[in-house]
Amino acid sequence: MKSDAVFKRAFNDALDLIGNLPVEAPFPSENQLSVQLMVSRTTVRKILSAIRAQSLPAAGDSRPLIGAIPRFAEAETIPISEQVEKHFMEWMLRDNTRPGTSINELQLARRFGLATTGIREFLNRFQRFGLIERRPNAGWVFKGFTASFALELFEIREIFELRSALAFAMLPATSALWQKLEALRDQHTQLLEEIDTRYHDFSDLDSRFHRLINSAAPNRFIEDFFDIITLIFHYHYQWNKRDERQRNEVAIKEHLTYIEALLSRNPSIVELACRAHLASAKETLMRSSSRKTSEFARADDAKDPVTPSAAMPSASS
Amino acid sequence: MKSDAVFKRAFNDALDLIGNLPVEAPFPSENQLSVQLMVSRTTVRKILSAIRAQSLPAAGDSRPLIGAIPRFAEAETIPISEQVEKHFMEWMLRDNTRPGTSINELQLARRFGLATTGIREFLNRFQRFGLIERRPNAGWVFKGFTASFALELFEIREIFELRSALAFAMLPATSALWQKLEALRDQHTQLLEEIDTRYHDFSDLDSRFHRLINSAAPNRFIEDFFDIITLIFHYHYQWNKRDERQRNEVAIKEHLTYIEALLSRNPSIVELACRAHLASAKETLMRSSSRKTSEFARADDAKDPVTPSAAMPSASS
DNA sequence: GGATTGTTTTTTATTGATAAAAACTTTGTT
DNA sequence: AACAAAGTTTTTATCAATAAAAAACAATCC
Repeated sequence: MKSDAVFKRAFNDALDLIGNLPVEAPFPSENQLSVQLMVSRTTVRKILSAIRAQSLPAAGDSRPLIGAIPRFAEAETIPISEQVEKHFMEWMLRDNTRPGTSINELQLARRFGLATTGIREFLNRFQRFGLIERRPNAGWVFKGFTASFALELFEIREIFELRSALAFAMLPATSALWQKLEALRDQHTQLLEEIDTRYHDFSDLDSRFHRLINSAAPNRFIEDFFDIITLIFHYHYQWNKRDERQRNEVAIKEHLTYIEALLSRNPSIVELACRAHLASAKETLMRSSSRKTSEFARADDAKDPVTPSAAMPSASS
Repeated sequence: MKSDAVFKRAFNDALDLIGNLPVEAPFPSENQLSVQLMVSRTTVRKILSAIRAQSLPAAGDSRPLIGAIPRFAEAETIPISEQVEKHFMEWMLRDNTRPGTSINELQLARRFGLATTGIREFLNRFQRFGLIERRPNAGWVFKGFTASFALELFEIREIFELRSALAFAMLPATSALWQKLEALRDQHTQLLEEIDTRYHDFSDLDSRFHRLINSAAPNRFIEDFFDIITLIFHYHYQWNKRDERQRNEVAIKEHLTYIEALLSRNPSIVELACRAHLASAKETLMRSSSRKTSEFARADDAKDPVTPSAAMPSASS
């Protein structure tokens, strides 16, 4: 049976939406709601009737009184397939899963409280991140977030980013991307000013920035690769909060230099700034994860656990 | 219920194995068979008892008479999950599926004669090849093997191959890879001599060659990317047999030049040979597929179907 | 006549059940 | 003891069933 997370999420959103409606605005039509809530009209109707059932009855069939209708808990609004990701990560983090550990579908299913099919689906999608490997008829093996994983990741990242940055610098002055770049620069300076309170917002800005650069010469394989980076960083830093503010502040400044370099359109300057930023990002990742290294044992083929238990999943995108 | 393709494949293999046993050799133990047939001992026992049941009864409990025990049909020995790949490809080829077509799990399941779960699993794995896209709660879309797909693919391929070829050229003279390279060169010359009869053998040689080069500086992301190339070429050329012999002959000669360049260890010569080979491979692919282009309509975002119906799946590795 | 609401059909997400295959444990044999 | 065979338990692959969500169709309404 399908979970009704879609309904619950949209229900909560609908309450917000209706609550914030200007007093004079007409009540939105089902179609409009369907667009705004990003669900089918079928679901909109379900929401509407749920709302009507809970608001004061027979209030003249006009706009229902939303008042104090309770929302669904956050957790209930996340579809199972996405929860698996989180669970899986926790399994690795908390249980300190080591490279070489074999993954048991049934066990995970029981632990996560869902059917094996869900696990299977997740693992199949997650496979592409290069952290697990399939053994037909014999489950999966966790390969681990080892130092070599990180090194290999960064090697490719550097190749791709350099290629895209240079392509960006060559963009004609008329390209719309220049404006977007300037907008992003402004967001960076702004974030820098409020860094003390908003430093968490960096990770989103970071991935938007790198995606913008990639869009100068779009290539689906590069974009796919960036999903891996995004995932790794997301979970890695979620696990390791040390020096977050400081770390992000440095990165923002590097981005600003990098952006200026792009705006200068001078290839060698761009290359310099880009290389500098990536080197620093790599250093940060390797350093922050290797501190814990000594605690962990090593698996056969993994001679270099870096963030042994660390980092992981997400195959949702 | 699991299919028993593993058993059937191993059963057939076992008959061959036992049939070819030297007369004096002792009958292999269950454990030995398990290793040789690459299945668990559980399956070996099942095979053994199946064989005993069919061979002349009570022949003194020693070596059973294999004689004329019938084998299982080839088709039965392929696990369902692998069949899906083939089916899916045929669906695209035969039905001339166009970019933008939406993929319906239920429909495919019915057509392929299996449960939707199998389709789902396949699609999830196949996703990474960049030819389909998921729409949560609303199925999948076939993005098509368009010209831009091919161009993007080759852009990355060139970047990766160049990087690996240069790394290879820098390998110390003591590296074992030089010998392997020489061995591969010999296989190339040999194949060239027998090209008229053995030209199909090229595709295997090709992928072994490129994998060898990559192994100079191993990187899992590059290896993963090569799976995509292998897949595309496999199916693309399986579908398009035009000029196969001629095409392969040219490629072999290019490989030989490329190999000599590597052996020379001169980076600029390597780069030249590598670029030349890739350019020619790209040209071949684009040319052979674009011939049919005119037949096909174009989908929204795909302004350039190349081998519209062509090319595809395989998420088995 | 184009948007709105009401109704029916199709498709996706998720579960639980089960045979095949693998992994583990015990027993037997030299 | 050391390996082979027999027996048991666990795990994977696969199916069929079903509620939720989407899509398609039909009836209304300014």
